[in-house]
Amino acid sequence: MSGYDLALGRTLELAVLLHDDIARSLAAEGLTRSRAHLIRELHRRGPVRQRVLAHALDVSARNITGLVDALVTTGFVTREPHPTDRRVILVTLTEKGARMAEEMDRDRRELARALFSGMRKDRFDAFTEGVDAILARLRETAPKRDPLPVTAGGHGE
Amino acid sequence: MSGYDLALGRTLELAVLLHDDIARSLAAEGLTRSRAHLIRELHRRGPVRQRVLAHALDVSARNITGLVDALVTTGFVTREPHPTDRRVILVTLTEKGARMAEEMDRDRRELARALFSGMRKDRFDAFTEGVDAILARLRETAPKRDPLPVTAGGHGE
DNA sequence: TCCAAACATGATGCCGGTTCACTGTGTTAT
DNA sequence: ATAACACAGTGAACCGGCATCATGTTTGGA
Repeated sequence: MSGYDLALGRTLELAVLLHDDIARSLAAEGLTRSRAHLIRELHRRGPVRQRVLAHALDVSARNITGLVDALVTTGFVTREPHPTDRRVILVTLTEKGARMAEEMDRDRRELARALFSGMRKDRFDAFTEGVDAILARLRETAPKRDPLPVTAGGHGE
Repeated sequence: MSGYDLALGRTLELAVLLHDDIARSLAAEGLTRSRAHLIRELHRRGPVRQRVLAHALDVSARNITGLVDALVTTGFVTREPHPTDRRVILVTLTEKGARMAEEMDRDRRELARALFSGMRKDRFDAFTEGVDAILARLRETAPKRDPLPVTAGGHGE
């Protein structure tokens, strides 16, 4: 019984620590979780319209405007006109934005090494299995998000 | 190499999911992470002065005033005068606050069961070992907090 | 011509956090 | 005793982030 509680306690602690650690290192670059998420999404999908981002981040369109505003003023992103549809603005990663996206990837890989390297293989495997199992259970409770009926978007994806 | 990355990805996902899940269920009760933390601290320590809370939550004294304000208006907490030192106010859990603290404990235990029950013991053990190992590594990077030179506090602890 | 999509803007609200100045209260040393 | 210092907490003013709704503008298309 109490073993579970203890394990959950540690797991939550881990969750909070990781979460805060990420938030901290993002803040050091002038980013936040939302903004970083936006950058990552952009990096994977290429230039897209804001509506797509709104859906991907699961927030209101208004909020995307705000996030993009912030990223524009900090130079991570630009708003480019859509080649044919003049209503549409394609949010596009700048050089700096792309570099940042890659740096975030690198940081992640570094962190991965820092956390896991030197761990015995059997323990590592068991750990990842455990994580997966818990993720699965957690997702059963978590809310679902219906897919965007992809209109005629920016290219990418 | 890439195995680490994948594992970290899952772990981060777990961290975020857990974090957000907690935030959500707290919000449902009119709480936030900070306020819940304050309640937990109060539940463990008994009535204490705000300064102690400021230290425990690692925020400014002023901020504690704000958190306590909020918890007072929502009825989780009261401010009681210190019996002898009239400068001091002892923040005290109300009945409702105490119930909430215990409910949070219960919820935790429930969550623990939901996540871990049914997991094979060897995997469970390996998982917790993995969590501990990662926590240890993570803490090496994390900032430290010097202990409060316990003055003449509220009772408890 | 007129509707609807895509986005912008303004007004609000909440959260969490800060600094600075100030009051009221103990403590201590002269 | 009293003057000087230390401590607890508050009020005011602020910053920044995330999120909302309502409303406005431009533009593509039926």
